[in-house]
Amino acid sequence: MNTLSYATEHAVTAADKTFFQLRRDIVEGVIRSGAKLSETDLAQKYAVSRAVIREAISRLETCHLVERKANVGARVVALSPEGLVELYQVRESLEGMAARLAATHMTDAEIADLGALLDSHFQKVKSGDTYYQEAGDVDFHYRIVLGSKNGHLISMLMDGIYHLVRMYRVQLGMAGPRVTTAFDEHKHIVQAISNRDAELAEMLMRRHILYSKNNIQKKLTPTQLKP
Amino acid sequence: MNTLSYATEHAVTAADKTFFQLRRDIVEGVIRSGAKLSETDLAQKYAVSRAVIREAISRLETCHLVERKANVGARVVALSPEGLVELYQVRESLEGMAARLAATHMTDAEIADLGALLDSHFQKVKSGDTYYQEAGDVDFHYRIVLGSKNGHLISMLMDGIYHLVRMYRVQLGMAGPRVTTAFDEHKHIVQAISNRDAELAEMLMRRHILYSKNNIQKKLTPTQLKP
DNA sequence: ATAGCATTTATTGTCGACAATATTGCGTCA
DNA sequence: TGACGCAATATTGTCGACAATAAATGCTAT
Repeated sequence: MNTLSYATEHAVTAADKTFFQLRRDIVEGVIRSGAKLSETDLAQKYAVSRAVIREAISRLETCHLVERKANVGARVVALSPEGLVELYQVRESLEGMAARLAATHMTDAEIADLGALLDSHFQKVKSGDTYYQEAGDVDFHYRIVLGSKNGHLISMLMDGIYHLVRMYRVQLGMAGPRVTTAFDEHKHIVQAISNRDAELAEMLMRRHILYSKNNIQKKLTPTQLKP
Repeated sequence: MNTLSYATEHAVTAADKTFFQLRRDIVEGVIRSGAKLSETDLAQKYAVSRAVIREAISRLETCHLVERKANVGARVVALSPEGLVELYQVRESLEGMAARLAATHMTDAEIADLGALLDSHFQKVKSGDTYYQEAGDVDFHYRIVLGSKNGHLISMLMDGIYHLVRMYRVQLGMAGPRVTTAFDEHKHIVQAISNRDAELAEMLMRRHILYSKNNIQKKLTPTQLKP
């Protein structure tokens, strides 16, 4: 499995498939940041009609991965240091709330599972498996967001924010020395949730994301962003 | 700017107009909560082709005002006590962050304007103008959200959450005795922003929204929700 | 009479063509 | 030579028709 498939991409219609394909290509940088999305071009390349391309682009707009202007067209969103900051501000806010809610809404079984996940993650980290560092982190956040049991929160993060976050990570070259400290932070968050301490869970999650932002931001020099 | 422009409904295309019209009709309850949105019916009623109806419905879906299932169709979102709670949880989270950011990002001029707005609001409240109670509240929150200078935050609230909030308010019969206390809360928030106290601004805003939720929730008995 | 299946009907998904708008390129004029 | 305006071109917006899928109806068999 080479893609981090957290969301099950169950494509039933052609527009679904095209949307998932386009989203992948944008996040992975196959379609460059800032590039124009010509409907006719894409229709040819993906061998579908313009209608399904328009549908797909429309959904990409919902994720904030592209921006569309009437009678002009759609462009892949531009990455910028300011954009990253704004993104992480929202993430801090929403995931903080998710942790707070998870502390009261997650079942004991779910919390136990989360603890087990963390243990397995710890094993992988010790063995130096860099892939699982990323995957483990994603899984962790995913579970807490789902644990909030709040549909709005879940869809905003899963369908929107996270893809943009991943786009920044991929296109700036991810992987960092923050793994072990991040793991400790995860552990403390789970502990707070396990203690049903909503207040603390939120605070720890917000700090965790703040640190994460600072870490990414450090490698973000304007020259690294290709226009 | 985006196709989903903030507040000002600048419709340039037919799909824009139809989208705004449909959104109004849904929020105001002209189209009942839970109702099915037949593409062919709407195309006839609004005198446009199915393509623009589909486009409009697609945008309504991003606002979370309708839910669509593949090969089945779209329905207006159902209102429920749980939905209201979830909605206000994300509102608390996002607007709290907005207040925090506004405290550092708003200009002195903007803060002064906000203070002036509050004064005028106070005059209207004293004279018992109930319409301005609602409008004033909306204005206040808009300004702070805009003051955050965070595009994601702004679009999430302005294009999404607020319309749903309004839908709940309208369809449950708005207006409450909370006006004067809410006004005091507004005043304290502005004071915190004026002092550039981001931490306090966030906390006060979160409490303000929490109180607001409790107030609405009190009149929300299951029988008031028409299925 | 009812459960299950086939057929019919209605609704959504997809397509290609045309209309409206923006962009580009050229020519003219100061 | 440069700037403005008009024509040519390309791209998006809109439309009606057809295809594919789901819902409704009726038929048959037990």
